[in-house]
Amino acid sequence: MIKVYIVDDHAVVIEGIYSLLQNERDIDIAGYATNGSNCLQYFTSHTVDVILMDISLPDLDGTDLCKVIKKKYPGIMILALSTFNQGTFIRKMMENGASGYLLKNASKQEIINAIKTVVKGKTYLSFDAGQALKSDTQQLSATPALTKREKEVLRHIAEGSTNAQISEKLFISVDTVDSHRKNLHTKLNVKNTAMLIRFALEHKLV
Amino acid sequence: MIKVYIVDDHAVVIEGIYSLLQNERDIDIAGYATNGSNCLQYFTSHTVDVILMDISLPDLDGTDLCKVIKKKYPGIMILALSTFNQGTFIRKMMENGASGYLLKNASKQEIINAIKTVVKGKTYLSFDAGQALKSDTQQLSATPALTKREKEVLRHIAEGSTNAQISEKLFISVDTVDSHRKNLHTKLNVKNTAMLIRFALEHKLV
DNA sequence: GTTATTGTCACCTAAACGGGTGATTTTTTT
DNA sequence: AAAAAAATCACCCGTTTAGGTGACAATAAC
Repeated sequence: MIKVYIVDDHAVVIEGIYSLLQNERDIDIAGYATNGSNCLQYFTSHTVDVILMDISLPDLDGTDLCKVIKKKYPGIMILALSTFNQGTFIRKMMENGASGYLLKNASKQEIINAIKTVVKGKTYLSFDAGQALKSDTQQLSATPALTKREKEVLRHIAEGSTNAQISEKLFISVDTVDSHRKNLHTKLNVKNTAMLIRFALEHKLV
Repeated sequence: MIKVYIVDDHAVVIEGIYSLLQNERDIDIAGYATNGSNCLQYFTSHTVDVILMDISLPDLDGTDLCKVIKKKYPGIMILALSTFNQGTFIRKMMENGASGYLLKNASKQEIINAIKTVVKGKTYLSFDAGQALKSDTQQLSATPALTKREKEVLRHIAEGSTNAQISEKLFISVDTVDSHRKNLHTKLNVKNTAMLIRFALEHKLV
């Protein structure tokens, strides 16, 4: 008997999963939460085998919740659940310890398969999610990897800070900020701030 | 007896609505489709009172489907259904003839209320959706109307052109381009190109 | 037909950015 | 431990943008 817990803020999704899984003899839905804190609350006194977790929650990010849960209760397997077929989120969930990823348009059989797969300690990625991951990786490889500092500077630029302001915030020289900025230009193949910000926003770098 | 039809590509959502509404004595779920063409196919030989329609469908946009259905079958009331609490989508659905808008985190009672409201020909907007509409309107009115020329200049800036390049393309003086640019800054309350482009992209002005 | 808006242009000054080169230290990888 | 990558700083020079003020013609709104 696999105990499953659901974290999702959409009533219909919870109902849907209940309905889909209620006739499954070897799966038992232990409960659900519609936000992160209720979920954490629940696990102070209970445990389950698998959590189906939405990435977008009202109080905190699913990726963060995932990290917390896996740190406290490494034995619980987490299956991310989302309508967003976005490589970035998938990767982040996986980095934070999720065992797999299901899209909400998954069929009943796919959901059951996924649960049974991750409970064994294996990884389950739905086909679409796998695709998203792949295409996203290609996208990223087309986007030369930016360093931590470069991304940080980029974020500040996007906020409208000037090099001088950024240098104050990061406790580094204006010339250094300027260096990072110029490296961003070179790496992303842009010529000015307008193109830089546009690229950053369109590629969700900020 | 209100006949309801569901269009959503997420199995769990369909299941969830079924589950939530199956005990309602005056509501009958006539069927469902997981994409737009199946939906259109269905209505060539059937009819219902209300359609619960997702805005994001695999084959065509929910807003478009809404428009088509309302044109062919004006008597069918459409309730938009979405996870996105976005004013833009709501407005578009309403413009295309939807009778209301429900977020997927709506409670059972709210869904029932909504169905019973729109079947009477009234409009139902969930609280959150109403908020989104309102805040979005405020946002739009907070965005001072840009003139034709200003938008044109803005588009060129977003493409990475400098004032000089824009002046050549528009056959006007650099100073004029600069004027427009400064007016954009004033109107949109930004201080530099980074903020300008970010604002423009986030408000879909380009 | 008068008023308001839009589009046009000019000039001034200062601040910010863009492009290049080169160098040192710290951190990470191998 | 050696090599590679990342982060730091500096200086030069020209271009571009930002901010301000003022002015005039063409259009649109009243």
